[in-house]
Amino acid sequence: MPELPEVETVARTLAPQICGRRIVAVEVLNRGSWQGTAAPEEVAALRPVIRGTGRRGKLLFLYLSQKACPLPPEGEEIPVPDEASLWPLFYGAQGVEQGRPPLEGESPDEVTALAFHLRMTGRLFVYPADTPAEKHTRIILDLDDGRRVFFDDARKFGQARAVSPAGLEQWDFWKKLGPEPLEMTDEAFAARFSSGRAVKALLLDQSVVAGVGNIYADESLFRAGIRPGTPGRALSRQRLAKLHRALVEVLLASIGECGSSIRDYRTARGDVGAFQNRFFAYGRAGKTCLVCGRKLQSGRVAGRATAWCPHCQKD
DNA sequence: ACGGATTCCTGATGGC
DNA sequence: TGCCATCAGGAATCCG
Repeated sequence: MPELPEVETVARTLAPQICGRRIVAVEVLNRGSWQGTAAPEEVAALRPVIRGTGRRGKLLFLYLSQKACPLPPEGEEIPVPDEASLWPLFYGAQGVEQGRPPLEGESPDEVTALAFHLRMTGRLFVYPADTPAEKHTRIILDLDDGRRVFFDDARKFGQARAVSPAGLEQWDFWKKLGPEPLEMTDEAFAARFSSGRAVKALLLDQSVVAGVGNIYADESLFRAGIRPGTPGRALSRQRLAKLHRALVEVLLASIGECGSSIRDYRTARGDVGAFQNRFFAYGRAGKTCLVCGRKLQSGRVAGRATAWCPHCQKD
């Protein structure tokens, strides 16, 4: 299921394929997959240029413009810098261009981006001209060179919407979205965990911190030595700082391996990620702890399947 | 107001 | 082999 590292990878692998191209048609094959107030026909009528791609939390953005912009060099990969302070990145035709492009436009109603939430099974691929829709294709963006961007989503939970400054103000999810884990200080992170809710429930809450899902919640808690059910406010500043550092470490390591492919997730080039081979906790309930050799415990925390080591992780 | 439970959806999986 | 029940999961919504 695409979380922060997977969405970042999709943004990075999508950009060289579509930057500089105009969207000339938007086909919505499943009504529920398109949200928001701006209609798909409205976007198509603008014939917008895709300036670049990026991410905020688990939201994937295609940044749009009315002005032409250059095409990327043929067949070149976008290098990814190591500095955590640069995230989230903006991937444009020339590679990594800036920290984060503005979503503001000339007017409040100007459509300045398409936002995709992939949820569990959403995928974005670029196909040659005339490729017909597949069984799970929900939205197709036709580009000016004939190629087609497919939004495939088996479970129909994913969604796309056209974003304008005025539209953003009416989008609850966007307004409540918490800060990026890669942009916060340890202190700012710790300050958001003063609730009595389970620390895992807080990690999964997008208004507390943006981009974490079940995989990176379990993995960061394991690496920080914290049991998932522990109330946030029972944890010391030091342990929360350790959790923040573990989270950043695991997110960056996963981005470095193009994310985790459990079942459906693929990059925008159709490749699987490799970080699923580095899991210590997620999906390993009942198996042997890779650190101490004891059996990993399983349970449900915050309504999610959860695995942890009763020896390596403490309340 | 807060937080836990339920709901949406469909493919994969396991038991009989 | 085939069928049915169960599970997975993010976030909106329902409910106590």
